Amino acid sequence: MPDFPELSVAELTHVLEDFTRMHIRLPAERRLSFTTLSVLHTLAGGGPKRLTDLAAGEQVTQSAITQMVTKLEREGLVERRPDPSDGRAVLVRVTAAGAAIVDGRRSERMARLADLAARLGPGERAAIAAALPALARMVELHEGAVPADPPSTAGGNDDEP
Amino acid sequence: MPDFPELSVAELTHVLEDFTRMHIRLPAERRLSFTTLSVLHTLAGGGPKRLTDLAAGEQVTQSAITQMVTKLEREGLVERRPDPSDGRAVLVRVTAAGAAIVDGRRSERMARLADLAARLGPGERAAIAAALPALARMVELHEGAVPADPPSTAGGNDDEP
DNA sequence: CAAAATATATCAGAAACTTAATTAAGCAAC
DNA sequence: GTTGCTTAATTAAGTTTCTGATATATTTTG
Repeated sequence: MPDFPELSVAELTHVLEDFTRMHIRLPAERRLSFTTLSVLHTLAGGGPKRLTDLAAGEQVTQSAITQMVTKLEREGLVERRPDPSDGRAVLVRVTAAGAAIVDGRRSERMARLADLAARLGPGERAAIAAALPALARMVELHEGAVPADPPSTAGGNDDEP
Repeated sequence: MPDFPELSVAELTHVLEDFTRMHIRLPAERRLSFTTLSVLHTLAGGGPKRLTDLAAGEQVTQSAITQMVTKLEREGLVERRPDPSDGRAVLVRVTAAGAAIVDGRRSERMARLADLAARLGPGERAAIAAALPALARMVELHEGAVPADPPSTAGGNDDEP
């Protein structure tokens, strides 16, 4: 089983799973399905995307994405635009209203985490802060991006989603 | 905006959101829906639970849970048992086959995380390891302060593995 | 330029979820 | 002990969301 002298991967996995469950079950304010929220989040965070890319990312069929986007467009949460570089393709982007929903959910998560962090000691908070750059780099590695520099400063993208 | 001298809650939220998305969209080995997998995970991690508790946790209706459990029972992944402390209630528990599915998914997550961790420096891995206890404590704090409606019975099982 | 591949759309049917109504068991007070 | 209120689960019917198969338009390839 995979482990390192410094780090128990099993423990890391377990903690992350717990946070995952904690993050998923929050408000279902508007009547939006889980997949729908995930698409909005993807678009808000990564900019306009093609339907096929969304389908691959969400692991549903392209047909499901077409129908979902049609519905979201009717509700004013996303827009369809022709892709200038490919006449067959369509680019989907979030509207301000769609982004507001994503931001609202993030605010609730932040408020929750802040509440929990407030009940930790300063040393515990510092330990978490010290791990953030490394955790962020794991995410980057997963997405295929190449950050080049190891830790460096954690600052940078604070409006990314 | 919630923040601490030692820790940026915004950054923590962002990193955890990314891991959440990374964890959710994994294998779809057997034809099980996301909610179904989440229920299996809950049962495997927290022991037998009532249908109402499952419904509250997954944020779906009680009716949806009844139907899902019926289907899972037919497939041999969970079992229904009468609750000895309450004649109205039913306790649902995972079978070995159900637990195997959860374990399989966890193994895949661990393998993924191990692969990513292997590409970090030792210092980065150590930083993550140092933060695990504090992160685990946040999860515990969250689970301690959950429900608005207190449980009816004194003998309920509410412990964490 | 024809043939193959790609990107989206459409439609019928299956799956998952919701609302509403039903049955059964506990709880409280008289 | 029985009357009435509440809670737990099921059932039934209807709605939303997804899949599978097929169609159409636009690259890309040979």
